[in-house]
Amino acid sequence: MGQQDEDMPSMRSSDGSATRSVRSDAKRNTDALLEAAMEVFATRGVDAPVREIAQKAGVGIGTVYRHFPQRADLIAAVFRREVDACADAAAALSASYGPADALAAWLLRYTDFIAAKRGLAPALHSGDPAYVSLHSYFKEKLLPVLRGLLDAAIEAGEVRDDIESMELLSAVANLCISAGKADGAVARRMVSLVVDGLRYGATDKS
Amino acid sequence: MGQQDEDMPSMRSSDGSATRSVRSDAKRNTDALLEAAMEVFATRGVDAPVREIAQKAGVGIGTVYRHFPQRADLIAAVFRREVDACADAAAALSASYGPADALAAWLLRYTDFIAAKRGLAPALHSGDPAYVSLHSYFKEKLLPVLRGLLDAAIEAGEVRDDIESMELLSAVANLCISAGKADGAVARRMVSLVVDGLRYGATDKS
DNA sequence: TATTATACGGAACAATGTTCCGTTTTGTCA
DNA sequence: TGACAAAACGGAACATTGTTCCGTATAATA
Repeated sequence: MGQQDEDMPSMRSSDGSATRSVRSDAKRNTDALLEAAMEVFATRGVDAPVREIAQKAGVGIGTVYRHFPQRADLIAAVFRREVDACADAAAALSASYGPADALAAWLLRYTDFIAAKRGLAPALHSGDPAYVSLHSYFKEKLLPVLRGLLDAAIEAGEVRDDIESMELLSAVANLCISAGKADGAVARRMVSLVVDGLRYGATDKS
Repeated sequence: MGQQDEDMPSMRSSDGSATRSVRSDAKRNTDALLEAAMEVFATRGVDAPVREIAQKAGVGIGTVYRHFPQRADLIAAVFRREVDACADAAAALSASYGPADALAAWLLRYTDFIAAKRGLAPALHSGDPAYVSLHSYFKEKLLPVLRGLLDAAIEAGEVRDDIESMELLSAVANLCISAGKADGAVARRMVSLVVDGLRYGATDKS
């Protein structure tokens, strides 16, 4: 679903048949849609009606569904970059802090990301089949990152070793659901509580 | 919203005007609805369509809305007893365990309740205005209970003192969202993590 | 039994996701 | 450049679901 072969006119696909380039209006519209969706999601949350996004982008509903077969695909496209950025943040944190602190810092970074998107967290774990693709993307990108941080902290004996990274990733996302008020301060506080819980286990047995 | 004056024919309201008793068919239908809703919620979650519940109860949609003006009122009615039972459980736990352990045990009891109801937790904190009454009921019943347990544990110096009980109540409910699989074992594990986080704070400063 | 407040049922309305298809636009090639 | 076909467009139309409305049926009372 990611980056298709943009622009270059007249390409040839691997089997030799002629392939037309992406039409200019198509590119223009997808861009407008992503822009509009980003704004709308930021203000009204990810549950905003598709029609509203289409209107803001100056585009028909049919066009939305041509580019994003399901609501969730649009959401995924909008957040893909931010997910990537969140994943990338781990490296810098690992370099600057000790294992457990890096883990804690990254979880808060992740928290801020999720908390800022009204409705994202509920959607992620709604179990709704429409959101599986979005969930997959999060998992695929962020799980390895968290696993790396967690393993390092465990290895260093700074946190307990009986928690699955997938469970932790889900749990933190879930904790962010109540965000929105107080700029996510509540979410941060709760996530910190969980992190301390991880540490508690370590002090208990190391 | 609670227990209306059931059965007794021909009562008189406080201002002296004659009042007819609750009609037998009305009572029969509300009972059938509650029964049907309980089953449907258990199998398909609280997001099940109202029509399905109405049909299962052998009743028209209009009748559902006559007795429960909003979806959430029906949900609230179905879960009221269980909420009450959960609240009542605190006393016994306080008598049997030390403050922190009682707190931990009650939170797990609460976890089991929420986790067993597919979709309840998301609904509780969706912010959806339709669910405010349900949320109010939970808050009204369970918040004082949790506050009592938490304060006792804080007083005993067994847990940290910088967490609001309301936040904790919400957080635990949110953590249960991912339940359903593995009979809520994941939810219990995550809640335990939070409880340990509470303890960590105490060991940190006491 | 007659009367009337109460309750019933379901058609109808509104909001929203999604599909379908006739029309328009764009890129290519003679 | 001009014609043609593939691709994209727009929005009407359909499906689902919460909620309202109101004409009809029923139970309680006199």
